[in-house]
Amino acid sequence: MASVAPAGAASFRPDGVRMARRKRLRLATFTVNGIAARLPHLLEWLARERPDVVALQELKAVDEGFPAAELEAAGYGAAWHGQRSWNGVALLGRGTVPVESRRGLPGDPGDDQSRYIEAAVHGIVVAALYLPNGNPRPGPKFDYKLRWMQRLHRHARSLVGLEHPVAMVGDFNVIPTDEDVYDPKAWRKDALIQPEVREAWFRLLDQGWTDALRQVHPDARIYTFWDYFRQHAERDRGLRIDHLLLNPALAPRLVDAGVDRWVRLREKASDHAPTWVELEAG
DNA sequence: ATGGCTGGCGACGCCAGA
Repeated sequence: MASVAPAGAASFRPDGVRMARRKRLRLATFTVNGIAARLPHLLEWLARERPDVVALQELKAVDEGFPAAELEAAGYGAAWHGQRSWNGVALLGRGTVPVESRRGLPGDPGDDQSRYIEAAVHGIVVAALYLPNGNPRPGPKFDYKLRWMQRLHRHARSLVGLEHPVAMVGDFNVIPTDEDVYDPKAWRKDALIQPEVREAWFRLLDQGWTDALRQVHPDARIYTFWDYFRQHAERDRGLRIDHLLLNPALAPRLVDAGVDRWVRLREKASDHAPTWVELEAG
């Protein structure tokens, strides 16, 4: 498997053959909270779960700091958009190099934060996005979050109706409902739960996007983030804020979805866990 | 009501995260 891969695109061929024979395709999003600090976890998770497409958020690294060689040795091609200290997004393809179609969310030429990248991977147009946190509220950061959601709404409208399969995935920093947080009262003042943020979320869904985790698990308590305080990960006191949205051309292929919580329970873990969907082959 | 923890930066404490 991964250990056979030397440098160069041709090295991807063995994994590509395996891909072609697999009936299903796994698409995952993982908000890593520092790609340099999290590389051992990322490589362990890739080897164990073998996702075919991966969106990464919160790289916290400049472009030159992205571990492209290590990921290629693990069997993954990549497209990435880094930034010093904060933000940063990437897309990985197992046995293939993502074909980048866009970096940066349109609608504000003055926005220099690396929060959006889009590429074709394994026959799907995938957007990896890192929506602004928005705290503290009120203030300029919350205003920036709302404007960013407006821009996302406009751009998503150009993607949702395509006949081609499209997925928008990543850290949305939105708690959609009170079923998506261990204690709504504890978060009532937070930017992630505000009514206008939730309204923007559901306006986005109303374009025709499927919230894959909720589609598969309508009533379950599902979390993708647990903060570092008070042993919240061990006690499963979390939030559902990492999401996978599928357009109507892709949603009928959805067969399963879940969260790899074991990654969050590792020592020195990110505060987010990988979240995934399983799709029938196109 | 508050602060608890973590990574990056760059030089020990501060910013930002959610």
